[in-house]
Amino acid sequence: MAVSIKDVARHADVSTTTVSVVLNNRTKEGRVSENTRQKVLSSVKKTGYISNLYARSMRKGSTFTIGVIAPSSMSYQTSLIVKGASSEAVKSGYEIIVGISFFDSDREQAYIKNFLSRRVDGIIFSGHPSQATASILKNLYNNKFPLVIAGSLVSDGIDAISGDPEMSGYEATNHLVRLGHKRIAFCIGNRSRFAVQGYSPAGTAVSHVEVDSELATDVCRIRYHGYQRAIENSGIQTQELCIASETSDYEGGRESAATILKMKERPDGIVFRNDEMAAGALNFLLGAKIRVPEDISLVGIGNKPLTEMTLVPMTSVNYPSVEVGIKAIEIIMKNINDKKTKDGSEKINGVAQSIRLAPNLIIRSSTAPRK
Amino acid sequence: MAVSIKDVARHADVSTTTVSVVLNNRTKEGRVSENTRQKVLSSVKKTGYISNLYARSMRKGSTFTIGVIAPSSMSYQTSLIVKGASSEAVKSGYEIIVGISFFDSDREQAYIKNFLSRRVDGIIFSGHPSQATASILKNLYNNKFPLVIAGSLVSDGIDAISGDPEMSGYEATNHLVRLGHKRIAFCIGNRSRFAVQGYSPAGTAVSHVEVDSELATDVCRIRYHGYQRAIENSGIQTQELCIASETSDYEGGRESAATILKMKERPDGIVFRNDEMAAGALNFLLGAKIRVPEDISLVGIGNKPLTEMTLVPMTSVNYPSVEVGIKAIEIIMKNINDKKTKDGSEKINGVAQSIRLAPNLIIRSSTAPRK
DNA sequence: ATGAAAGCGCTAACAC
DNA sequence: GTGTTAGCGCTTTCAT
Repeated sequence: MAVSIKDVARHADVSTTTVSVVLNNRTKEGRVSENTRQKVLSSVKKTGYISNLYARSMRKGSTFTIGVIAPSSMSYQTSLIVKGASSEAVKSGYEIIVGISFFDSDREQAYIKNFLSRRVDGIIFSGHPSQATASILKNLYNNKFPLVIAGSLVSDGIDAISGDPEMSGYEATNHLVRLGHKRIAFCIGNRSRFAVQGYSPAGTAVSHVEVDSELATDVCRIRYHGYQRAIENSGIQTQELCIASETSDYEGGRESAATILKMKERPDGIVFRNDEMAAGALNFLLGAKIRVPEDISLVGIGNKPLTEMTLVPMTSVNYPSVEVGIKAIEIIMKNINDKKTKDGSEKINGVAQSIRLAPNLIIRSSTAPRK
Repeated sequence: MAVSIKDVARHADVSTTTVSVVLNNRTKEGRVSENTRQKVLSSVKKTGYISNLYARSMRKGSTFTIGVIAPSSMSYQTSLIVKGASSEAVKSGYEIIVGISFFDSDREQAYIKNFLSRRVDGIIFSGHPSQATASILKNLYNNKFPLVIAGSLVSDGIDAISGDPEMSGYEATNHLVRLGHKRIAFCIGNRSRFAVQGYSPAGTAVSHVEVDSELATDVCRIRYHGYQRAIENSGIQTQELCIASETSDYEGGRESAATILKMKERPDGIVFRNDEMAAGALNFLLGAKIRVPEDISLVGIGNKPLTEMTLVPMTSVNYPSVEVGIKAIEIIMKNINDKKTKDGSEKINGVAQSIRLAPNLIIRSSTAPRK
């Protein structure tokens, strides 16, 4: 067993009370002489005592721990959110514990239980909770448990913080508009999920994709709304150009580029649902002797590291993940403090807030003014 | 305050002991009638009771938690190690908590203390500890605290688990040898750290790099040893070809490729210290109208996602990160169990073990037989 | 200025 | 079968 406060007390020949008082710097309140203080401190050093956080927690009613549930440890975005959350939490003396759910509903719920069993002071749920998980979260939230959903748009009455996908789509598209491009396409990726009304067979372009209300919360769909708004505002283009593909990854990007090359009126600017697709399209176009950005400008969304490692470094819209993590902790902290102050007797805020952080465009070499 | 075992006991009109026994499934030992069992279980449901892990820990002397200290949440390798560790730990009913040190020595030590304060049952230190941190770790280890260093080679008397960088270099090089290449170079990256004896001015190749014993533990240097061994075994090449560059990233790869293009006798195969460099070189070569793999074959090390997203998908040596994470937990678990059994009275193993997991080559399109 | 004692939530030894 | 009690390491009245 590790050395306890008792051992220190014995070693310093004082009571455990005195040790506790010294260690919690409550010396001022007319307690503990400088002499005993030093004696205790030296004993702490000598014995190598490290306080037991959880024994303390049991008295204090707080573990100074925030639980983060994330779908995947490998996602760039998740990493940054955790990074932001961790660094922000440390400032208030809190620590983060992370559970990876691997997109599994059961694991999500297991972690919620696990975290509650660990008496975390709050939970950040990163990503999209499953239906079942969402209802559990909702319940927690209604019971005033400090909770925030980060990086998802389907927060349904729970405090949420995320990037603004509408603005991402808008910024990316508007960048091309300002560069003077006249025909701008949006590669929306995965056909089966997105091309609902304006369904398109493999490898063809659809001119207009109806918004399916059921999927209206989907991030990518909202990015597409941003594209639509930018196109409308520009007045340069009467028709939207939405390219679907089998997948939403590197291969889907290649497929989309192939589709575009077959078009009679070829776009001079393309916005992609994500960076992987943009990279795939870039490589396909280069392989087909199309110059980027001279012939076609490309914009990705996500600003992942790979945007700097493509043959032509890619312009991309940055998702403010670190800031999302920071903001998530801020919200949690506010809730924790409100709970302490108001004793949970009063509804903190009446209604759940959903904050969306603005993205910012990172201009690299895959975009240029229209010739 | 959350609902406690007392509340459940009151609700079910039994003692806390009975509740505890039911909850820990110790019903068999002739205790608790099926009737009360059901009564308790139903009360647990009704009250929404979730046990307090740490109150239990205080009695059991175990928190069922392993602390992982990692330098960066964003590294691909780190993510995979955490993933492996997490999934393996769950099998034994343990949970992972992760601290990110951001390569800062103070943070490393703060997390060690924090984890000890949280009474974790073991610590996995991922990456290279700083000098100061290493001595603290050593101290912990000597005191029989379950500890393992993952992914680093400078373990200095502490149990360690990592990939085998010598084999990585060997496998990458030998792949080119088997393909019939006759002149194989190794791009070692950062000049200032590696080209010690055979120092090379910017943009020039050095024929032979002496091993600086001080840096002999460096991962990259050891990869280079693997290269050397493969070259020696092959008998095809009398001279090693080591290319240094300013940096070890994408740009360094471009610089290395430029160096190679200036050489009189151009290599027909190149091994890179990492994937980023390989990607940079690939793009530089393609830009200079050199064909890959027809003119030159390239091999990366790391098998990062970007290897699949380059214009020519890259052959690369896979680092078994997930397995490292799994193995790390296995070692920790063994130590924990040994400690319980032998009561810490006996030195577990006498000497620290350092396990190196074999990498495996992933063949893509950047390598081909010599023409 | 210091200590004794109670209690946070839980489990285990020991009654009954 | 079930309950009483002590104690894990800590903080906090309340005495002294």
